[in-house]
Amino acid sequence: MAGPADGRRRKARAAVVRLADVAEAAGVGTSIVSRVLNADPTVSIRPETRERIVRAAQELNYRPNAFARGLKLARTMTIGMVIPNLAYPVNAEIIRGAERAAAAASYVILLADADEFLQTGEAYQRLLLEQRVDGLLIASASTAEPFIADLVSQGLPFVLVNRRVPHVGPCVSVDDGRGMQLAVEHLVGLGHRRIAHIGGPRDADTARRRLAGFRAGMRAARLRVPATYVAEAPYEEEGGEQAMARLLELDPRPTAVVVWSLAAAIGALAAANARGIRIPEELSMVGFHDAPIAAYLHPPLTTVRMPLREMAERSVDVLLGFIHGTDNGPRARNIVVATPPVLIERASTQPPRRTA
Amino acid sequence: MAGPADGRRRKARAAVVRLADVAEAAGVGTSIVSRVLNADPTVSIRPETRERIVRAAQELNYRPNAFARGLKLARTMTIGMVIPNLAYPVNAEIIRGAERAAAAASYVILLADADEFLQTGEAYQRLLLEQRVDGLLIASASTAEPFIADLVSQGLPFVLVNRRVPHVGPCVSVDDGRGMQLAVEHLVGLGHRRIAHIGGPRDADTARRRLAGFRAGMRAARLRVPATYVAEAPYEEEGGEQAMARLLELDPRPTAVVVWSLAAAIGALAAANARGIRIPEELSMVGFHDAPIAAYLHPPLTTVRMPLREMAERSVDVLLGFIHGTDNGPRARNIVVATPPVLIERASTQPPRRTA
DNA sequence: CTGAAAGCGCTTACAG
DNA sequence: CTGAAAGCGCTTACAG
Repeated sequence: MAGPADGRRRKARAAVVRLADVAEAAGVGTSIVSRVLNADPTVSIRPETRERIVRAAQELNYRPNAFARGLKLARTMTIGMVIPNLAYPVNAEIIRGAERAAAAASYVILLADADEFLQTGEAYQRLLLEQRVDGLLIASASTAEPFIADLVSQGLPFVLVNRRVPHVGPCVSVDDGRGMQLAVEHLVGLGHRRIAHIGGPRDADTARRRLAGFRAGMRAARLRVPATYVAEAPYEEEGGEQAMARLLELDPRPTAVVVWSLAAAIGALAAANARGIRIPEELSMVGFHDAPIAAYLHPPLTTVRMPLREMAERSVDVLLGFIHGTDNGPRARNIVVATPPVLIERASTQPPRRTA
Repeated sequence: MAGPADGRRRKARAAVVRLADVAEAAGVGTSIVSRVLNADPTVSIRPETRERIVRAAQELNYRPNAFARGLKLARTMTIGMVIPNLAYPVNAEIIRGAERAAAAASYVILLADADEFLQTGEAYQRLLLEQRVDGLLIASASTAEPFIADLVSQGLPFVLVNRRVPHVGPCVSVDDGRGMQLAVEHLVGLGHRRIAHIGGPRDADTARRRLAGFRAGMRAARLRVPATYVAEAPYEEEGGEQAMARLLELDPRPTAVVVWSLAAAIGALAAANARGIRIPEELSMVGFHDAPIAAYLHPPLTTVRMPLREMAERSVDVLLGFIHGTDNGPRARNIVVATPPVLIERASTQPPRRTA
């Protein structure tokens, strides 16, 4: 079928160089070409022959066909990444980091929307059943235990990114707790004592760890946290807005608030602005995670920058370890990126007013 | 090599069902299984045999191996998408739309960062030379003519998304001009006469079309546009901030401004806020493109919502037309999505003050 | 109505 | 030191 008929049907596709073309150009068989180009250590070859092969490959700009190679090696050289909401800059940064690390190992990243992946199962079929990926990076906060059990039973390597639930599978995360403590320390250093927290949904382990970090920071400063000072923001911007609205009703009102995510902080900012509460004069705010937009909010937002890119790179390394079989140890690994979080001070924090 | 040694090296990978397994289960040869499952119209088969085959495939949860299929058919069932800056919600929406449309045609999307793609050429090698994609969606604003010439000479199908430069290749875009006119009409309707424009870099065709739309809208309202009222914002947020700063120095100052992108509008907002200029009381602002964040800015931003998702879906359709050879007509197509843009009115616009 | 065979482009024992 | 051959999992003329 792949005859002239095909050539006529589409635009003439420029002839693609195959291994055989290189072999012919170098005047050798395809076997040694393959072994030389793949740096097979067991090959012993006359230097001049090797030279001829390498040159021919270079001149023809040869690259092995990924699908042929994948079929033969049962290795696709692609990693699937399950991640929600590309629109959040945080996720964009994770993707970027994963892409870099994958590229360095000559892997390619196939993106799958978390919701679609877990709900419709469409992507599941296309990525897993059609065997398009060698492994999965799962950066979805929502727990999908049955799906993961499925992966385990299939023996498909995977790593949970930005999660920490070791009994479920290997995890790579950042030190959320430390990041939150940093935020609290910053506010305490400015003189705040009535500090509130807008946290995420309880079923997200990141949210739980951040809340724990908040409490730890407050405890270290010997500050009380009234129950009403912890508000839950289930849906990012909108949740942040609603949680903030509740905090602003309180008496005494907190003089500072640390928000569990950037999106929620944007919502919280909107709630304060809408009510004419001046930030930072009347209320200081610290957001979690950094992105360019933080500098352009009103006011520019003080945030905690976490080593997200490094986390993503690390995840790829761990996954590749499983894929290549170099890491066959207990699956229950749990890596926390050691790079410390950094507080980026902008205009949303200042000492509390004397009157407070 | 793919013997027991391999099985031992990795976690035991649950046996994957192959075509041969289905054939065996149905008690037939692999040929008819393939033809039945692919709905080959030339097949004539006893209903009960077909039934057996279909059932077996279903029970075994069979899905053809994408790489084997791709190798045989010289069709990867994947589309490469070259797009810059995932972090911008606009791009995220385009990706989402493309993913949906691709999935509907059982294609998968492989993302490539535009900068990396055009500069290092790394992704170029991996996607094109390794033949991982059947075609390319190029949503990068930066002109990369030599690269595109390369695609043409290779006969690799591609579509420019959100661009309109017909001589270069097939394009799918939205009616930017109309969108801008909508913004102007809205402001004119509120009573504004001194309306300024913050535009994008001149080498981006989207920016040029939006500027033209702005001018057309002003002309239609018989309003003059002083040269100083058109400011260029080359770098999104930062550019928007700087351009706004320049506009605010002007005398007489514009009473309204329409900004060419959402990111630039965020920067422009920051510039106004930083100078204590109250929006919309002292200055009305309309942004271009909509995203959830627009509702949480200070103030919530009036924007023009463009049919981006539809544009993305359309791009996929056009590309698939080329790939499948159904569309072999002149390559110089130029599609503009007809769905009209919509003005989303929020709190950043109001009638100009009497004094102005 | 159905099956055996060739071949997509690779890699890798194996034989010389 | 190098090549011929088998086989990865599919699809598709072709033969029966």
